[in-house]
Amino acid sequence: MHPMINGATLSATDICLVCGSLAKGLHFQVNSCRACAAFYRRSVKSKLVYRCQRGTGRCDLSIRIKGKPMCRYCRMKKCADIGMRIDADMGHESTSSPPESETVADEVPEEYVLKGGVVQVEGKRIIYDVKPLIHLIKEAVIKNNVQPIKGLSGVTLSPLQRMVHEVSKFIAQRTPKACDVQVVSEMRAESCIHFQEQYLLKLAHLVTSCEYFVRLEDDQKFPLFRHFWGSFQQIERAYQTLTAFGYETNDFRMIIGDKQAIDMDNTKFILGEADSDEIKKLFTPLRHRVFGCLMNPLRSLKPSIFEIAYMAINFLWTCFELNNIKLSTTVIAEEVLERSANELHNYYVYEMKLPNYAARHAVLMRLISVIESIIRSKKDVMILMRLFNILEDDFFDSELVD
Amino acid sequence: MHPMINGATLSATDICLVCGSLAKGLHFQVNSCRACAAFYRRSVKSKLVYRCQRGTGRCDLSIRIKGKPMCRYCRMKKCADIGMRIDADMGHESTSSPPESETVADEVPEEYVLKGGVVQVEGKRIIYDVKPLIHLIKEAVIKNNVQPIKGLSGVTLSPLQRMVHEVSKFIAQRTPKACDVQVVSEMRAESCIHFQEQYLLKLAHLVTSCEYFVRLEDDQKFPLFRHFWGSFQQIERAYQTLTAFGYETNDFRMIIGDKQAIDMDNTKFILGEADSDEIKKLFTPLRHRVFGCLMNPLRSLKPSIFEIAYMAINFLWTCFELNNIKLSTTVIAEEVLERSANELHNYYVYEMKLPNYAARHAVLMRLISVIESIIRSKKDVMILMRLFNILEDDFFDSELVD
DNA sequence: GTCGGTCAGAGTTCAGT
DNA sequence: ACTGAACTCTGACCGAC
Ligand SMILES: [Zn+2]
Ligand SMILES: [Zn+2]
Ligand SMILES: [Zn+2]
Ligand SMILES: [Zn+2]
Repeated sequence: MHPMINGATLSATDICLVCGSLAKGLHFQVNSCRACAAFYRRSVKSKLVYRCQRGTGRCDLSIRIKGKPMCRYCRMKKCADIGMRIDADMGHESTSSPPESETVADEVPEEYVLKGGVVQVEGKRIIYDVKPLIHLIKEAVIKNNVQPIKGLSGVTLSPLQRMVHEVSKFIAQRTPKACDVQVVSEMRAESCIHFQEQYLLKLAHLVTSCEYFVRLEDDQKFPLFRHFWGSFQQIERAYQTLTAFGYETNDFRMIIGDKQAIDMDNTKFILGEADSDEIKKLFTPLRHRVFGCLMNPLRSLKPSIFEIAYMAINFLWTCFELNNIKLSTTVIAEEVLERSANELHNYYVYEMKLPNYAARHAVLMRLISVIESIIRSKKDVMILMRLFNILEDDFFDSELVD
Repeated sequence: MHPMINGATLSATDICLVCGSLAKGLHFQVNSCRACAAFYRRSVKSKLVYRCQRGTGRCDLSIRIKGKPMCRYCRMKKCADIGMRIDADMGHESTSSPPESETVADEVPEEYVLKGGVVQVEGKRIIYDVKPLIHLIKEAVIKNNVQPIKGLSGVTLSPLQRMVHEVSKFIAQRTPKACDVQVVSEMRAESCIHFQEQYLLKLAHLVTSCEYFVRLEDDQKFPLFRHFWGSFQQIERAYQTLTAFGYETNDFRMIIGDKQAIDMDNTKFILGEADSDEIKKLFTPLRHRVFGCLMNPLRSLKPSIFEIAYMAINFLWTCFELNNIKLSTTVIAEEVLERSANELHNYYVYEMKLPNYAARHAVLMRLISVIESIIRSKKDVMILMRLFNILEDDFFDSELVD
């Protein structure tokens, strides 16, 4: 089981399988640097147990910040994973699983069936009738999909706890395995739209699993959802992309479905006569904002699922600037936001052991603001496109966008 | 030259090259005691800048009066001089010359004199040449108006401390006494524009009183200021209005100058032929957002000057989405924002005794986002006005807006 | 060549002022 | 809010085998 990198020149014996730095021979039967070996030895000897500060259990150990040591939990886990054994006769296999909340996979409909939803590429325009989808969403959004948590019947989750649970499920369900993801060279409009349909319907399922959302008056639900989905998708896609391709990469790849990724530099969009390059050009400034103001900050923030869920709560409930929102709704929204912020406080202080979380919280709130601004711009670009008759994408030019 | 302490000969490796006390090996590649090493580490990590109390920069660090700490400037300078380097690649520090304790008490000019700035109302349009103003601002913005704080020489204020100081001054200077304020029934374009000219120039003075802003490259200053002024004015006016009219009221009054207020429902704008009502109508949705999403939340928040200053810091330094901003600027911006958030933490925890401040902080950040969105809309409405030829206000249609 | 022991020198914490 | 003593943690080095 000797991994080979590039076969010849860079011998596998040269890099530390834990941290990626220069290794010097075998340590505890594994290629590793002396530092990692020493770390492993100390940890085992003193029976030290670590906890991942980020709570994800998948820190990237190859990123080293000057003064800071690498995440101990993840380093130890890596040591164990690659087969370091301090004592050959120790029979114990597969010692520790990360102290994460295991993602329970309750039943969520696997694929929604859409009656309409035929995509036609006609001339420069994509003709797609969104009405059936909108109808479906409007119906889906007023359902009640609240499910009790196993082993916790009788207990009502707080809005944020519930969101953490649902977002974990949502993300786990569609987390691509890094090796599975293929960077495609062509992307057809049909695939995009089909992906999007399913995405929106599953998002509707997500929000209707949240008690506070379900309790709203029915006519308030669709406007909230309309405001919610774009922002949520932006952060969720970004999170998945960084998870799949690692936090250290710095390119323009973006995961689209659960198995496909596009590379903004190389993927060609197949959209009938509409010029793929022309479209790309219109989106260039936006793309740079996405990478400069969203992906890069995310890369250094490395948000946990908890924080993603907190952002989701904010996207869903920051409805004060929307039209046709009733006072009763804003009162509930204020309550949800305040409770969630208080829980975030507890999360930071007690779980992340980060009593001075103001800076991190500020970055989070700033990201929320950036994402909402990106969504606005996305809409603007779409309008521009229609104006120039390059492309008509009814998705962004329908009741689905506020 | 062997230093003698208590008559015993000490090897050169035993004394701290900074303070002369007993050293304990190398620290940051220099013989020093742990205390000096810790001091150096803290200072570098927090990027603290000191000032010599005596102004000589030649304090004798070996003379210790118990209880009194040694001169921080000279201690830091010694650390640097003897070659302490926390990180090999940490190069330029430049602050090696003692900042002469100048007591530049150049007062804030009471009123700026503008050569141009003639307002003509010509038909429906307001003809106003902004160029002289822009020129003046561009000059003002690259000046250095940093003033030492009385009685606190030797310490450099943090960006937020400085901002608190400057914002307090700014607000106090133009706080209207509640009884003095008159709700005017007419508002002439000339008065508005004159008020605005003075306001912008004083704001330029404010930002150039902040060390971190002054340290920027000159070509970065105007773009930052351009992004800053609108948002700052929005929050400052709102704050003044609430202070003057009280937090209980719930009307549409808004303080304009330092003695005048307009009542959106009753004040008539005198703008030549341009229909006052027509203009008001265009602004109606915006006005409702200002009152619903800004004034009302502010009313319940009752922000302190410290929090207003924190918002100001955010407006000034959240420049990541701007064009033509250099990487070096964003690096500084990130540092300022992070430091300020950390200080806000301390303020909440130690001064306001509010350890669980997440909710309040979230409201603050959300207000920041609302204000930036209001400013964008303001610009949009102005563009709309020009489109319909109702009013041409070069203020919002010039280099002054990004 | 791999192991454990050792320790200088980093970072971190916290009581004292 | 700073200071500095006491603490933990890291990784380079060295001798043992
Ligand atoms: Zn390693
Ligand atoms: Zn980790
Ligand atoms: Zn010393
Ligand atoms: Zn001195």
